[in-house]
Amino acid sequence: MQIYNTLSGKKEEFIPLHDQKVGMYACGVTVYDLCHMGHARSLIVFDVIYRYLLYKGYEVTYVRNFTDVDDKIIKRAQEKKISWKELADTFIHEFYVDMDRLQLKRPTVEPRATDYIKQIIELVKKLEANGLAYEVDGDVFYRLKEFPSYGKLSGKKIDDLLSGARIEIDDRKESPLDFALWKKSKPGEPAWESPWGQGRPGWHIECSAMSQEILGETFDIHGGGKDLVFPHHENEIAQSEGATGKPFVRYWMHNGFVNINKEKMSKSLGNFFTIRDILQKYHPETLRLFILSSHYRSPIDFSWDTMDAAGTGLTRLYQAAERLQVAVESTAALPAESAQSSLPPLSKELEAVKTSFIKAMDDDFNSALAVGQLFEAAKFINRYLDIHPLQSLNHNDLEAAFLLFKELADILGILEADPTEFLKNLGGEEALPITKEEIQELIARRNQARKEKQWTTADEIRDRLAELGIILKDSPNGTQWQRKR
RNA sequence: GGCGCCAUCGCCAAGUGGUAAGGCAGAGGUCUGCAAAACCUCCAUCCCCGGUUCGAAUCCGGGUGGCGCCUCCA
Repeated sequence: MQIYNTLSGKKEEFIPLHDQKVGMYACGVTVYDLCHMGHARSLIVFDVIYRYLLYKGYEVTYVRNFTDVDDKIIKRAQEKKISWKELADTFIHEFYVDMDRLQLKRPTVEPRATDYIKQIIELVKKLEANGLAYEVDGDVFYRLKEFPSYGKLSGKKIDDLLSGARIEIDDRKESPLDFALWKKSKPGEPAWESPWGQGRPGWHIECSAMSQEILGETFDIHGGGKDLVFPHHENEIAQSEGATGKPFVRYWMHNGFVNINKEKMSKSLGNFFTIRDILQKYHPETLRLFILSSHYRSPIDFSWDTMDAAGTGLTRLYQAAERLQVAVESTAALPAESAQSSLPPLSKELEAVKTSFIKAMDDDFNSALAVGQLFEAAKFINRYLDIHPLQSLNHNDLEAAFLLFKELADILGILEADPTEFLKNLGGEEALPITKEEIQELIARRNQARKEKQWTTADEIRDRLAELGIILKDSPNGTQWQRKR
């Protein structure tokens, strides 16, 4: 398996530090607001990476943190006149609501910064002892000039950073690039007792402290959005390696941005959609498919047209899944001799698809290629079921094929719903304007009319259902219905 | 100013030396009482110029256009 490592700038063979065990840390969110599409992408991308590593048989410890104390939280809490703690708790709750709807697997550990104050203080003390930190009036800063390899992740040189610096000069710092490890608390702000007085952690230090505590001094994968490369991850390296003298992370992974009209979606630009905005209009798996249809490192331009296309594509996959599932069920009761069917097995075709799928994912998690393979599988399924009459099908083969199809989709976290149920709820969560019983009733009446060749009556009923957003599909096995897209 | 990324069919998007995956949309056909879905067929030579090579979308050089980071940000 190959992984693109930001540190080296190229794909490298993935070899975990400890045999089959993988330690993985993904930067989570700062809980002061609802998550937007940019967060969704990062979360979904790392969810799939997690799923795939598990699929490959690795024993993965996946850590994703909550930053529950920082400037933005304090500010927002003051605006809302509630405590910072209350604000953080609220948005952690909201975060889970979104994540569950997006079908994200829960990480192994989800630490909160404020639960690791002790470890953070210990880490800062260690850096101080190593001459890499200094206190000024209750604040503690990192002494960058003592960490010469600074910039190796983002490809920046300290001198260039100094000359192009756009940061405000704080003349208490020895160098403009020195960053805060520990901040003195102002009255009313969250505060913990420390050797430097009442204070709170700087932003970068929590990830160093928590990752080290949970995953050890050196671990395999650390990821996040591209915007975290500098300064966040660069600073983490300085902190962790400065404290331990050991390599911090072996594979650095960063996902590209979500853009709107080619511009980065971000809080500061205000051009963002929250996950909820999107989920109001689309099924969560449509969002997953949209995101996974591009390579994780490329920028992805958000548009409603592309979302619509993803939705149509997802429906196509579900249509194939439903057909196959129905075929599996219909063949269960067939006489035993049909199990001796000499047809070329469908499952064999899907095995070939699986091989390509795995190859794609092995190549730096190329989910876009993998998605293509899923559509390839759908085509095989449909064609097979088109060509061969039901009586000639082999139940065990179909079942194996169905499981294979689901197995691959599961790596991407899609096709998790029952196909028939999914197709009935295509439009989303809005209530149907008619009960399911009434639909069945109308279908029965229409089929009676069809039997009697009362085409006008039959078509009237179908048109009436169409107006209510219900599409009918006639087949030898009966009439299925689903929502209009 | 420094560092870096990208440019593939109407739209989205794989492909990093061997002759352009897949999805959406579109055209024709099959199936169907008519439909829906599905299947079959068709639909690009890869921003421009130059170079390397038997051979380049893929490598090198130069343009043009777009974007990102250097400040909080997934």
